[in-house]
Amino acid sequence: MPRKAALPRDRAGSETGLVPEAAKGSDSAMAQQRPRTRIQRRNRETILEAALEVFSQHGFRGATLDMIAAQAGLSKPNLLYYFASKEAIHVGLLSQLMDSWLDPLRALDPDGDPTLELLAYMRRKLELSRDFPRESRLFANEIVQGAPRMQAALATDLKALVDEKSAVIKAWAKAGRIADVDPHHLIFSIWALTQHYADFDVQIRAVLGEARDPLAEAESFL
Amino acid sequence: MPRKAALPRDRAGSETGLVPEAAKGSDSAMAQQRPRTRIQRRNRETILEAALEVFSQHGFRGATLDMIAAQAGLSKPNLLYYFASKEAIHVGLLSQLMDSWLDPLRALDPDGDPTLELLAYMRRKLELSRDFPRESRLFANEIVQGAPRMQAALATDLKALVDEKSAVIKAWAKAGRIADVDPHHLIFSIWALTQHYADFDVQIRAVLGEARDPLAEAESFL
DNA sequence: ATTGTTTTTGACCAAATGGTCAATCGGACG
DNA sequence: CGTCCGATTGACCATTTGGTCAAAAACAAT
Repeated sequence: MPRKAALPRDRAGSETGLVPEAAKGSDSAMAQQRPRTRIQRRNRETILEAALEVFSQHGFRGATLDMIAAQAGLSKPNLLYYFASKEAIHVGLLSQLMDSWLDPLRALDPDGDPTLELLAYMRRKLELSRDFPRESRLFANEIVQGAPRMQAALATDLKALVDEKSAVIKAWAKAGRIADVDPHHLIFSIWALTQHYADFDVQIRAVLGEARDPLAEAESFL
Repeated sequence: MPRKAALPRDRAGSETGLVPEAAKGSDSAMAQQRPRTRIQRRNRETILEAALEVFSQHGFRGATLDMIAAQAGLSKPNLLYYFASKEAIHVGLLSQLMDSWLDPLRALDPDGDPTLELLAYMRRKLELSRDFPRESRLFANEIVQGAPRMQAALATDLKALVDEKSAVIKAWAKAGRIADVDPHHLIFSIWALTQHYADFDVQIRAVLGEARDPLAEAESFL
């Protein structure tokens, strides 16, 4: 299967702060802190890519190590040589992706033109849904089930970023440069709208029928 | 736990057409076609209610028969006396709920005032999210994972209804009574917006913080 | 080649899980 | 009271699944 370009990941070494209480370098029996070898980097990458495919399709519980191993072209014990457990793979994925997932919002420029900035944000978000539906579904799966492995990150990193940008939007509104809507709910609306096209893809396609291309149509509205 | 009133379910006997090839009355070893006894109705009800709780929280694969049995206060073999399999319970739930889930859209009145009708539809849909978040998450779980047990119903029942109501909206637009937007995408937007508050509840609460009530705020916008 | 380290894997294991079944229970009715 | 049939369950079973381990390959460095 042809695969779209991957998200820019793992900006410099350490994973994002998704996992609360350290134990960072403690993946499996792997060398504690020594810098990862070429092979290690390649295989961890392969595993995470395979895991993304499988987890996003079946959810955490629905995915099995055997599926991931098959998808990765590695043996099951070999997976567990690189990651301490199934959960470690999942958390690894989530951590790695979190950052890129927030980039579009991060890029919202307080000094830009309000309307254009918001439109650009929507466009970027919709692009993510188009180019990285698996990532979107991975998060959707996790959150619909109560985010058992992400709650901490949501209440800290995500909340902080959203609060920050909400302040920006509120300032725009106060200055009369955009309509006076609740900034948080505005952001939620954008999330809902854009992610819906990735997360509920089957439903949308079922309703629209084979011939139409949902994402393309959605983009034409921006 | 206090539980909100249940959705009006199972309007007259036979399940909705969710399962394609018949075998309708063939649940477990239960009497083939004989009308259900009082006990049977009560226990099937209990089981479906318990299953809703468990499936909506853990997804199909994440839920176990033991969990459902515990939640229902019945023994595992007893569950399987009323339903042929775990999957049968799940399909039963989906079938039973499908109808009520589409009611808000069904109620869109071609002869009403366009703007008011659409607003009322949004309000009804948001009410469902508020009062029946478990049902919403049950569907979300199923659809995010590709709707393996629902595809047929989506492409027939759901598509038919949406197409019908889309025609109504298109007619309104053509008559210049509302803005000329794509009816299908308008409906998708309403779904996305309203369901987001139920399906991504944890995320929204995490961002908003403890003090705020997401659904109440959302409703205030309508 | 020799030695030491990193990778890889076949063979297992224990727990979880969907499902079966023979046996028992319970209540309605003659 | 006894019978019959629907309802209930303890004991089991086969499979799946996350995870372990000791041994074998690969690979590097000398």
